[in-house]
Amino acid sequence: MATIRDVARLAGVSVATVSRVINKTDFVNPETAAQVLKAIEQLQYEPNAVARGLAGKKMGIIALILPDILNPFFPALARGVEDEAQKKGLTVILGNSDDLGLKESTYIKDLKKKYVDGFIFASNTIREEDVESLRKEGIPIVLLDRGLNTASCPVIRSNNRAGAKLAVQHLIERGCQKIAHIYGPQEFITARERLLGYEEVVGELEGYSPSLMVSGKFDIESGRQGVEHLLTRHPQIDGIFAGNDLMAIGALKALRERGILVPEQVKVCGFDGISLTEITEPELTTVAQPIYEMGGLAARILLNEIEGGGRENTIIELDVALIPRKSTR
Amino acid sequence: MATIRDVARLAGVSVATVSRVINKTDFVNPETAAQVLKAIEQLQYEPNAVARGLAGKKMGIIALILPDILNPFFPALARGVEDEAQKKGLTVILGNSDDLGLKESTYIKDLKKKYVDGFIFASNTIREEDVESLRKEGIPIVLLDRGLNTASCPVIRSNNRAGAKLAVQHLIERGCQKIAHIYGPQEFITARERLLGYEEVVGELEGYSPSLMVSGKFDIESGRQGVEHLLTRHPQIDGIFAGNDLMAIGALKALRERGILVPEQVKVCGFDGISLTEITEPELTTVAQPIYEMGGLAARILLNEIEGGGRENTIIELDVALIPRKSTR
DNA sequence: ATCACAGATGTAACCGTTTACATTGCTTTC
DNA sequence: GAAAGCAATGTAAACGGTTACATCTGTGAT
Repeated sequence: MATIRDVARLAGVSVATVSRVINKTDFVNPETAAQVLKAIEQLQYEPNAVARGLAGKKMGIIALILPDILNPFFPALARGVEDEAQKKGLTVILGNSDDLGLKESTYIKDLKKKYVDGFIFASNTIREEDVESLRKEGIPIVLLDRGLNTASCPVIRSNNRAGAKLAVQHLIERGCQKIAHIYGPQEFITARERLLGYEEVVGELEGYSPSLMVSGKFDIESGRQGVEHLLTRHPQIDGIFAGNDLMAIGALKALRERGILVPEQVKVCGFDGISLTEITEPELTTVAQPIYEMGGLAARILLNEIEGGGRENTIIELDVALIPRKSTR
Repeated sequence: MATIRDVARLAGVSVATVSRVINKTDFVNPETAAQVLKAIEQLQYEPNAVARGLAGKKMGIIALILPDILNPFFPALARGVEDEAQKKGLTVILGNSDDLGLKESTYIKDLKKKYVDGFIFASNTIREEDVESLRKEGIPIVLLDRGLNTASCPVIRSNNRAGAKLAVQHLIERGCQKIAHIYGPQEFITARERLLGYEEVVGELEGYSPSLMVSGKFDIESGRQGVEHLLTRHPQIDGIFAGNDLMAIGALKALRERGILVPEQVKVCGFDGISLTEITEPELTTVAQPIYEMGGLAARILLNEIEGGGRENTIIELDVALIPRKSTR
């Protein structure tokens, strides 16, 4: 591989001039520039990213840390991030944190050493101190679905509350009168907000009881268990709003096992809009987040910060959309 | 951040000695080493990975290039790779190639500049020349599911042929007599092998006709279309072996739409063992590949090559396992 | 006493960029 | 006609490690 010095030699200029031509960082006589360009072409020269990284403390890499790529929510997010990064010539490092603060801290420590340009965290466990320390060192970071209103960095999330209300209202419109909710872990702000949205709408219904809410863990199995608990307490429920699609799928399974027809006897609505909802039987009504777009947006905001742009610390709340399908027909 | 020179100064030794202590690359007097360690501790020193990378041409990063993380096959693979890499202190760059040779070449070009330690390609489109050029430059590479018997590098795949035979035999055991096959794109060796396995078993059956094979594209929609074609030609089929799980899911959908009962009237078997097969209705019988383990294995082999180990160019064929579920009961 | 050699460490070049500062040659200004 | 200013480019010091080679000491062999 040719180096910048080879180019300089061939073009009969100094390395500084070559660097200037490459980066357009300073004025260079057009004729000289042409010479340099010719030499670059001739030698098939490509700047070495690591040397650049060392000099500039930026490797042209962004880190995407998410709980688990196996969770069907995250591939779309990752793809959104990657496509956007790719467009701008950056690459993406992927890390699975399993929602473990320790793993996240480890990633931060390791990746700082590698001069990654910035971080995107889809995480509920990230520590405020970690965020702070990154900020202090001038390393941009974007958070997804994170609580802190005291945001010291940009946060992107969906309008979970409004989405939950959409879901419940939809169930009501479809004739449900006794609507249960399987909520997710309350340390996740998404789960809390969805629960609040549910309560807000359903609280006014007659015959409503707090025991219509059962907890789940955002996975299939707990959705199934949630339904079992619910049915023993409230055999007469006719609508279930699950805190996410996975739990809704679990709910579907449990209902089927018990011979309860969906949507005839009980209607089910999920949340997230992952692609799995299209392959269940019946297909699942859900409140869709623009997952792919969220990833793209996160990347764009991060890149903007990397390029020295905004330091806005905005909280961006994206709209969600109800997708009616067979499970609530 | 402290540098190696800070450590050297504090410990009263030269940077070379510090480097030796850190890397255990040479003998150092235990007392001196202790001094150095103390200084490291005191300064909270951590070697800069980029500087290291520049000097050693290795950034401690491996690249995983796959067609599309949105395809439910790949998250498990990615997770397998990441977990293994993580264990050895490496990080993973993720790239989506969309099975486009051009994108792959671009990744190679970009990532070479970043001194990634090695590549894992889950790809059918990678060009032989690209493989060669990497090899020539001494950059290790591992291929998944790639054809070339002229392997100039390690290749990992499942025993697709044997798996297909398992599937068809299973259908026969369950009483199927007219077994169709929806095969995947024949440029994929996996698809070819599975087709061969199918033919091998089914060719001996009486009433077998080549028109029982229809092509698909390894996605849900083409599985559905495949079934539609099949049913017009052969209304009496009672078993379908799909070339992968996604097409099997499409098949399930199409059958349901037509009111054909699975498994009562037609039994369906997929291939891959992705987690989606557990949430369909009925749950899908499939030939499972050890996807997560394949990822882990690929990473391990790659790391071994990176550390200067084998240059074995083995083709490793992993066993698959039939998982009988409701769709063939 | 001398030589060879091994143990322990230091020196400085190198990896391939970026960039602050210096230099050079002209033009402009009073 | 000297001072000032600007355009264009060069020089060399970073960035933070690794490592080939040099150096110095002490030891056993001859």
